[in-house]
Amino acid sequence: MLKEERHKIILREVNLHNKVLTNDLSELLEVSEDTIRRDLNELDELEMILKVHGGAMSKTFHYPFNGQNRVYALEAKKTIAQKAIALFKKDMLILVEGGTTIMEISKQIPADLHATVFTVCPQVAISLAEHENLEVITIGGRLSKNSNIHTGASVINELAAIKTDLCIIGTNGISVENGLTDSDWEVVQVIKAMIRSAKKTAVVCIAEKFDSVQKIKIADIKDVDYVITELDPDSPVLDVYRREGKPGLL
Amino acid sequence: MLKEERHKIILREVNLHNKVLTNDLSELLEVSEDTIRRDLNELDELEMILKVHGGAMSKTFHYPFNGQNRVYALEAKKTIAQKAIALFKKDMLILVEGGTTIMEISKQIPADLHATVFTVCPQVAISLAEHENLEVITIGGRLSKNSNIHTGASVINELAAIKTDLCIIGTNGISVENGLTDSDWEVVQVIKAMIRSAKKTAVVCIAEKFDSVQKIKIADIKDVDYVITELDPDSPVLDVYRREGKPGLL
DNA sequence: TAAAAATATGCATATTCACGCAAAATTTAG
DNA sequence: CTAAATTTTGCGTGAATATGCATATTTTTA
Repeated sequence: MLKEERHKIILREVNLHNKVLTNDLSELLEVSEDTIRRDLNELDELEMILKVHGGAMSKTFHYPFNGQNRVYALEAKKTIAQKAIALFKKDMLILVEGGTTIMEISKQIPADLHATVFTVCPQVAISLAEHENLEVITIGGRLSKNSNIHTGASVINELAAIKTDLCIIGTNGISVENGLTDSDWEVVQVIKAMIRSAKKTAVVCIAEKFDSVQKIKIADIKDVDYVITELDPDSPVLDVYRREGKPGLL
Repeated sequence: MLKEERHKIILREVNLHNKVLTNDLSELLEVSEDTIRRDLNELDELEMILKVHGGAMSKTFHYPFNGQNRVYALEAKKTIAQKAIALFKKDMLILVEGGTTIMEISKQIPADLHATVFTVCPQVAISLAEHENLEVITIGGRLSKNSNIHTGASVINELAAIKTDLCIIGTNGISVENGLTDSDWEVVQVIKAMIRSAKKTAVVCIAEKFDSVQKIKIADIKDVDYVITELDPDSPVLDVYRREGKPGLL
């Protein structure tokens, strides 16, 4: 059998079953596993498959969302992500919401961090799934089309049943007087439940949002443990929050 | 024998068998392997064939899918999607799994269809969320990195609590003798629970998968109500399934 | 953290290939 | 028709490629 014939068959198997084992291919094609491995390496270099330990996977199903959508204030969000990730410790139970800042966090989590991450957002779940060492658990429910997070009573119920070490949330409005606010009632219910189910809560938020107020209240500033922005923690802009005393400013 | 004659015969052989070995051609045409190699080199430079180590292959046959992010057998899957969507009625409760065929279905659902769709796959959830008139509900759980669907006991529990009108599943292996099969135990458990929680079940599957068998059994052919392929329902290929009596062939 | 599985690497072996050259076949010119 | 010119072919040699095995290393799993 020609090498290219094997390649063709391997490609067919990969695309048919989304994943193939070196062992199975070796039996199917009646060549040694070494040969299969060499084949997989070649196809991987041609970017036709995704080689993984033990075999190979189809590229198509693994990276469905490559569309590079521009993210507003991406640099600021990257800075915030780094600070948030500094809070992550090995084997922690972490609960995260949705939104572009949380997406940035989930991308930047170090590959070697071993932890369990719960999320209410399908996009975040997919992004987290790229990390081999993370156990990813989706809190399912009705998918809100505006916010792209799962909402509804089932989410509240599920959240009530777990206790995580750290919860990372975003917010639409933040101010010293009115605390964290949002405009979507369903989303607010979910975030409140998230805060209840975590020992510590961090809110991530670009400084631009300071002093904006939305219609529905999520929590007071003193109810959260960390406020994470792209600013230097000593920045005078944060003085008013510092006076609130409670939250760690990062 | 003239060189041009050989070339014609070689081209015929290549197109007939999709591949030729230098050795075989040498015997067939009663010339030395060197001569055959020279012939193959010439035909390769004319881009009539693709020369490879040991012989040559047909150009068209070689790599059917060059675009890296293209879905394998996309046209077939589009056809399948159309047939599956024909089963959808207004205000139905529909339960769908994951995979590229299901993704294709979720893209092609008509914008004006008003229905509720449950899914165990975050990618599918996001795709479904594009449709204004669909209520999208994610069945959350531990996200399996291989299959990109939620698995584990919580998924089984949640599925046990719902009763949908129609369930659409994919399968890795399908054959008359062994029914539907897959290689991932967790995935199989989820699919079995999906079938239990639906009044009717449809399995979508490109014909190429026929007669492939994986290690773990999902269900018998008679346990599903519809088998949807890209083939004409009257195709003789489907005769063996027709004899099973039960499933509607679409 | 230790055992097991998968992988990478070097090496031996067997084909397959390219190149030069001379013989054979074919074409061309007279 | 014949001889020279040209092309094609076959063979020997060494290089390149493909494959399997042994062993060391890495990764996974329990």
